[in-house]
Amino acid sequence: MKWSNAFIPTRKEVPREAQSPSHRFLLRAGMIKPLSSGIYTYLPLGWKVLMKIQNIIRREMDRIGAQELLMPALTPASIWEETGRWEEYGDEMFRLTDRRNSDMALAPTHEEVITAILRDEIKSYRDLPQVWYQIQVKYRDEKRPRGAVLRARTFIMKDSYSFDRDREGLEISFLKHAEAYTRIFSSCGLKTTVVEALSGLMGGSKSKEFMVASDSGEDRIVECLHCGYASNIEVADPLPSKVAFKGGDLKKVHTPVSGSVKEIAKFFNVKPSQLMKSILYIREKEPIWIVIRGDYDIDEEKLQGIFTDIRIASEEEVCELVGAQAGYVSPMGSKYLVYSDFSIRGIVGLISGANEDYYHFMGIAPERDIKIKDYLDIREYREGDLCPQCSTPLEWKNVIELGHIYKLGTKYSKAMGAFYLDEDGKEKPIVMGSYGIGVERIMASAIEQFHDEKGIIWPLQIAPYHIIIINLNPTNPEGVALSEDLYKLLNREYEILYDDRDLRSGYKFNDADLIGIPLQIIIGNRGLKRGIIEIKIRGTEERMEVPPEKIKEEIDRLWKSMQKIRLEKY
RNA sequence: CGGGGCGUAGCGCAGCCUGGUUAGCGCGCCUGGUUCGGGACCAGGAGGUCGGUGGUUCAAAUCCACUCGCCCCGACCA
Repeated sequence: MKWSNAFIPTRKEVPREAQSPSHRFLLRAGMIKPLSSGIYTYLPLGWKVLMKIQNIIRREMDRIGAQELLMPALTPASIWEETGRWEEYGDEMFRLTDRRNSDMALAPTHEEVITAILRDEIKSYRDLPQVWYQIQVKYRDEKRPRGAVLRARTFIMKDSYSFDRDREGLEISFLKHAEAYTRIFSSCGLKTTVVEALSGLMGGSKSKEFMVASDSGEDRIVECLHCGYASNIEVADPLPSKVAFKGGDLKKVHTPVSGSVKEIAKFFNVKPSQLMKSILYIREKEPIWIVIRGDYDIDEEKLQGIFTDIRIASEEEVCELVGAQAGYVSPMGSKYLVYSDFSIRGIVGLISGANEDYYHFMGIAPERDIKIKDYLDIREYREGDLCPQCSTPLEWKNVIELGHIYKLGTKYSKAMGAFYLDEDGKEKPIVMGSYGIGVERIMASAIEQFHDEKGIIWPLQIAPYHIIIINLNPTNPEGVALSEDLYKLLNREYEILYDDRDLRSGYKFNDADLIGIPLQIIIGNRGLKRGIIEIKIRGTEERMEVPPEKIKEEIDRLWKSMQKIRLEKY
């Protein structure tokens, strides 16, 4: 493609709201154009990348025997009513009515549609297993679209669905997908981590997510570098960090400072973890104590989940019920029920309020000194927490969710009547799995992982073009002839963008760096005088000078070695 | 849904607080010329319902009310 004929509207500036690298560069490189909140057009350069990603997906899905089809995006309410998701999906579903006033929805996902096909067509165990997939635009009225294509209201999803006779079959389909996904993401040049995840609205049992590390990611995961445990923080169950203090007798100490954890720890010259935070809550009008280690905070959501009707006691209530200000109280000698977070279990030598203003106890051994009704997991997880499998400190990462695979089981087949007859003549529900990939998220993640201050550095496999030929002097006949020849020669084997525009060199260099084509061939008067052409590798910024007749050879060599480096990397 | 911010030329922004001629600047665009290896320079030019509606006023981009849209943070969701 000659750039002079191409539509690649690059920009020097973008709105200051565009924060993340992928958001900024997608706009600046002329790859996407916003139409409305969370709704984007993919311009030619962006679409080329997305097509390449889709083709990698197709190749790997086909490899596991999946069959591509295409379902409608516009769907009748009736199928959603069958599974109850017409209600469940709430405001996130785009809804409309047709001219006969029938309720319709733009599909946010396709379990219902595919199950409607399944129940009519698959009647025998002989027809199973099956895997069907599509690459299609999904519609979700997100509360808050963000990061350009990272969370959009219309987006391209590869969704596949597996149908099996039983759980064992599902297990195989699930594993096949997991393998295909790993290959897809690594083929796109991305390193992913597979984590345990929440299945939420999809239903079904365990699900796994494929995550790529990025500061712009909306999810957080924890990962154990020792045993390989990895989980979305939403379903993780890390252990509190370990502490040990010297035990001893209970001692009341005058503490003439404010009762905050920070101040008290400073006063005793100990770490916050040696304190026991004692907080009075009102549960169904009854006061109860919640205790937690001083370096942790209580996760109010977890608390709500356990006790339902619970709120923190006001300052006045604490004074009235305990007889001291909030910073100087504890369950020591108190008649109210005490619940403790696991972070307190088994430790001694703690400090907490003495239930008298400006006094604290030290040397508290909760199991000796307090009647604890129950231990609960109510702490807010934090960095430093330990692996639940091997007690190694966990790594915390921000990530982008690229793929999510679910074992649906029989939720949809039972609700919508998708049954088959088994060998024994018995009617059984088809066991389903559902598997999604966010296509644009792969593109955005690649930019997040591979860019510098100048622009994008595309992984070879999804780069919109392989090589950009930059002719710096479109007015010099010698340079033009050479550029045209090279373009024709290389275009047979490579995808070439030929920058033949009559612009200043700086402009063209910056554009080339911005759009991130892996190899740059630079033809200019300076080189021509010396009989050489320059090749620059985008990313490493490595440059080499090659005589024109050796260019093809050198490009072939470079391309092969760059492919190899990519393979070795992941 | 809560909090914050923004809407002025294709893009990025100033002007608004303290109302007052033809509403500015940079980039981009068009014409001519000089330049030509990291986003040039000179000269000329085109391009604006100041998001919308209503109000206050002799006078509104500027003040007030309502409204629409967009962005960021959080909550929510996956």
